[in-house]
Amino acid sequence: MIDLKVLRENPDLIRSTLKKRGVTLDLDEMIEKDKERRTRITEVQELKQQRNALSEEIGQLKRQGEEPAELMAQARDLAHKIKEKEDNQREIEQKFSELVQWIPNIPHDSVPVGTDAESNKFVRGMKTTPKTDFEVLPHWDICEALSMLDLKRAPKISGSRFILYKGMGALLERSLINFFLDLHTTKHGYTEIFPPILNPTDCLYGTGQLPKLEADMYRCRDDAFYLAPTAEVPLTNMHREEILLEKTLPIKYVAYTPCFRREAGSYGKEVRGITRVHQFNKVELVKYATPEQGYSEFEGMLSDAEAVVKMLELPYRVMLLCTGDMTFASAITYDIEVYAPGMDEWLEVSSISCYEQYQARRANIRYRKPGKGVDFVYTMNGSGLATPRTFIAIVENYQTKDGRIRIPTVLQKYMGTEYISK
RNA sequence: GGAGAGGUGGCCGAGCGGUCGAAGGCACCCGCUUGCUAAGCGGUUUCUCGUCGAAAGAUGGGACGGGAGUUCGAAUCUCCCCCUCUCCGCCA
Repeated sequence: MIDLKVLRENPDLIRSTLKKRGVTLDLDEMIEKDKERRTRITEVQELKQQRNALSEEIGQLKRQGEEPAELMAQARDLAHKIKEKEDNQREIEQKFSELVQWIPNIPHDSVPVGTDAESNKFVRGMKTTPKTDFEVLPHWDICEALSMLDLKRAPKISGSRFILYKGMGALLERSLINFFLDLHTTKHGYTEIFPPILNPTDCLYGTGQLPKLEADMYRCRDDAFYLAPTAEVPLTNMHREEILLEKTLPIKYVAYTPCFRREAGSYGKEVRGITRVHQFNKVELVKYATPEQGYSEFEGMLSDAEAVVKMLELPYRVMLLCTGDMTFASAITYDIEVYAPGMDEWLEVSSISCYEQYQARRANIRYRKPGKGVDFVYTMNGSGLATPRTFIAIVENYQTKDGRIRIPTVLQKYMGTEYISK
């Protein structure tokens, strides 16, 4: 949720935001609705003020033993009028808030303007793709050969775009999750959370998946739950409707969860292998911070995620996403991409976003500044990391000429071996 | 799933139709005092939405789990829902 003051006082800022993001919304309608809404509020308030004065008077007379029938009749009339006006006002309020939910966050000044990934900006890391001295197999081939994935049987259970890990593949997956969690809890100071991942509508509005991404999520038929598309949802909603103490900030959480995405509209893209799937594992980082702490904590989160690819010794680069490639609620997003030589592609393994106060406004997450009132917190999150593509990168980068896979040093203690072979 | 108890400010906790935005405590902030790692005393401080104002602030509405209702008037009464606790049942 944007700050409504901006809508009133500086609508051009929002207009330029919409333009930068390539979003079309009827802003004038919203501004109009907002005005109407405030007029109605004032009307209702005036009536209530009258009623309160009358009630007060009646109360006093009654205490003196009188029975002010006429005043009471007057008050009754007022009460009817109030009810009518109030119903109407609530309706307008409702419509307005539905409209306003569609306004995306205002991008940070450093975010490049553009319509798609072409305009993303290289920040650091590897500039060119590394060369290998032999033909590297794409992950689907090497993993079949080493019985790490069962690409034939996954569809039998759940359909296309589901992963069935097997044997050393399953162990590698589990090892990655454990390595990520251990690193962030012991080295980076995050508190581990293992949250529920069936989340109600309110939570998805809170983090900004709804209303926009409705079609991209799985929904339960008999209960009002969505399957969380990311642990960001439970982790960020943990403190919804709370006023936190300033001294408790920043709060840093890490959680492993499976993530569920319908990937509606992506048919035909990236069909081969396990780059784009309906269910995947991810270790997610979430922070709550004060606005002052905000951007340094955000940079810290980026380096926490970056530490993972560094330790895995994968070729990677950090990209700053342009306005058109960023999600709706984000003010700024970095992607970490790793290179997969078998596919000859850069794969996004982490997306680190700062929402400033956008999510906090929606989920009503505030903090108290001692002696200086309350304000919304900054929220941010980042993958640290998502497994399928990390898995791909390992399998493709660590292939040996003789068809084995060497295990990255940091994973060896989790895997109990140095190589995966037939 | 059944029975009972309960959900009040940042936290704990009183209140059970009008004088209650809510005693008291903790915490916070501001003073003062004392001066063996810190304590004592006094004071302040709920949140939210309108309106006016550059702001400080002024003024009004609302909020006691959520929603509906009764009433001139609801934290207090009624109904529905949610959640927590205790007991029983069922069950991975």
